[in-house]
Amino acid sequence: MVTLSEENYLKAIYHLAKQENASVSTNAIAQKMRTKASSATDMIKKLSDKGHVEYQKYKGVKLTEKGRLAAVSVIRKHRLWEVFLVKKLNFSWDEVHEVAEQLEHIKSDKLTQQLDAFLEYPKEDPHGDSIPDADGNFYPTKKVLLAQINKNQSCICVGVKDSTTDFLQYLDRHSIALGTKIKVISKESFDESMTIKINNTELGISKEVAHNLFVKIN
Amino acid sequence: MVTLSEENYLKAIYHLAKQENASVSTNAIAQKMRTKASSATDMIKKLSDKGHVEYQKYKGVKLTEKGRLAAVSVIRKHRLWEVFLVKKLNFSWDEVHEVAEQLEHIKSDKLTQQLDAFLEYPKEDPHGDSIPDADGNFYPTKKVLLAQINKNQSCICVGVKDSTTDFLQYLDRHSIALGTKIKVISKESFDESMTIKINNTELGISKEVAHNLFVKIN
DNA sequence: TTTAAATTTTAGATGAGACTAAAAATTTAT
DNA sequence: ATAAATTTTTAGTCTCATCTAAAATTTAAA
Repeated sequence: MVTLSEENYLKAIYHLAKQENASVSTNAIAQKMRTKASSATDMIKKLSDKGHVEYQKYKGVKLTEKGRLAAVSVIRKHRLWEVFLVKKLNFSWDEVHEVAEQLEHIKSDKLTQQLDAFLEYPKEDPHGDSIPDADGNFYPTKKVLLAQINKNQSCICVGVKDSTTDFLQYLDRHSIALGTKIKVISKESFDESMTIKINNTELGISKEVAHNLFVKIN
Repeated sequence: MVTLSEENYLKAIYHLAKQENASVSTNAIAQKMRTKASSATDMIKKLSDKGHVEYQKYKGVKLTEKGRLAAVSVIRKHRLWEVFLVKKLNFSWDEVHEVAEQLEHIKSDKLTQQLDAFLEYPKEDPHGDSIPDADGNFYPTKKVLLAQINKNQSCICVGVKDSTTDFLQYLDRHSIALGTKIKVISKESFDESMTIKINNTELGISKEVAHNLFVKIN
């Protein structure tokens, strides 16, 4: 049996490992969990004892297949619940996370399976992230950086990479929000800037903006 | 903030108090929580410190209004989730309890409110128990003992009072299950026995059976 | 390459929530 | 009304997940 806290650590390790594709450091885990390195070490030992991670002192951890499956199961539930909250209970995108953080820990295979069916087997969550299947397989996500969208292609804003206050205020001033439809009008190759159209208004954006906005095609 | 364990104790106290309508003993709480009296005493002190119960040593506890509202809020969520599981996710009546025990602790007013609306403001759960409103008010339930049903009236089996193995096997042998439609054909006043009809089969049942089966009218 | 800085681990403590064993209070029965 | 039985509380321990402070190890810098 895996405890609530263990599930949260596994999820954190999974997300950190994906970015760096290597072993995850104690400090990185502690930071993500908003706890202290000593606490992370304690938990790492527990996870190691239970066979969820491979651990070598001072060398960080790597998820085992067992640990990966446990983490992915939590992520699957989190994303399914997000779809439920948005599609069925009229939550907006920025309201779902906190509640889904609670719901993701409910233990019932039947519940997850039936929820999936009820939602008609969604492939991605409201943020454009792929929902893994019951066996832990991911389908490729359609979520990309705005910078990767081609000229004349349209897309929908599904999130930001780094959510600094300054950037969020910039988006606000230019009426860019989750769900906003964006069409790429032109791209400058020399500085990677773009001209985009939002609600029939054209807007020039810098490379920095284009690399900090997640969008999904279609 | 009220912890998960505190919520479970408050719920237990609420249910015990309803039956006895008096102060609830430490032992009764311990039994219901499947724990030891000493553990119950510990928790009673915490609940008392937080103003959820009035407590006098050796005299048991009584819920305060604050405690009652906390308990009823959990019960409301439990029953709404049971409706969701049965109506939307095709759970059967005997499968819902365990999952609802987990879901009832999710903290989000918006979630509860939206779930209620999504389910079209149900008045009772699949076991025929009344669902309290957001302010903690109960509407009278339609759930009664089979013994109280009049001749020629029909009802639906929604639960058992004491679920001893012997009794459950008796029900099984006579094809009485949750959801079974029962019509009262005749009642004997001298021994309170009854003749009932189930699936076009008549069956004579004793006073004991009639007083151990919960049904709901209509 | 040796020292300074940063990271990681250990040691010892704390607060929940549970337990056992024993003491204290209340009930019941004689 | 008092002894016996039951209930309830206290005292001390345990595990889980966290903390602080200090020691150990690794990494970076001079």
